[in-house]
Amino acid sequence: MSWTDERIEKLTKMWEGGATASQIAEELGGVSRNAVIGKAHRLGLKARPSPVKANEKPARPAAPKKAKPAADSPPAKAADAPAPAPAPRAAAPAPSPAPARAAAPSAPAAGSDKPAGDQPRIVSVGPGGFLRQGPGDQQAPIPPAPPRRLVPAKPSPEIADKTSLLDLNDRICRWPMGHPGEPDFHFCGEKVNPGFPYCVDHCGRAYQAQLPRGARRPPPPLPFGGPRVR
DNA sequence: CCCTGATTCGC
DNA sequence: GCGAATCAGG
Repeated sequence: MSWTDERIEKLTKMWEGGATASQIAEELGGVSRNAVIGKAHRLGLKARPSPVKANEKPARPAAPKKAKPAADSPPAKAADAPAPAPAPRAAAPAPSPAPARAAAPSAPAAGSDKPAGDQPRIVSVGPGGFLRQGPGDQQAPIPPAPPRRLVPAKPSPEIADKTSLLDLNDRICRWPMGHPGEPDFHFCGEKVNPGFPYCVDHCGRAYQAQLPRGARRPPPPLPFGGPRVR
């Protein structure tokens, strides 16, 4: 495989998103973990917590790795450089004043409680899942938020309390968020609209109400945000 | 052992 | 530029 712009973009995104090289390689397909790492470095976007880079050692004699063909430098043993003492490394070890973990880690993205406030007052859920609203609550049935990829809150690439496949049951919304196989893929997890596999909100997406002729919504958002080639 | 990223080096 | 081989830490 070759590194097309798309693949590079994906690599970059996932890498910066915190996905491991293995995950990226698997997602991209046709490349090895090493290829991903190599490419990432060539792209100049390394810098990521490496398990093997805990501390920086002053001396790094680890050089004689592949000493096979090249007739290495001759025995420079004799009168040679006296090997000066380890040069003064990082002067300031930077005591790092306790980075203090992120203040609010858990972002209760799913406001499951009563949104009684700004949202339109939902009178009931009609057949087909469309929402019935009070006469004065006229509003677009579908909020301007298609089931696009859900970006992990902010810091953690992994979603703390995401609803995984294993967490699915009859009572929680199965609406997929993100793309399968990607680190942030999960399910809505809201309580379902009784009688439907999705929550009230997503029923509104899954079951498009047949609007009165005339005003028809053009884009029918599908789960998974559209077809995906793999 | 498994995993991880980093690095080297022949191609 | 690419990536397998290798290294090295968890």
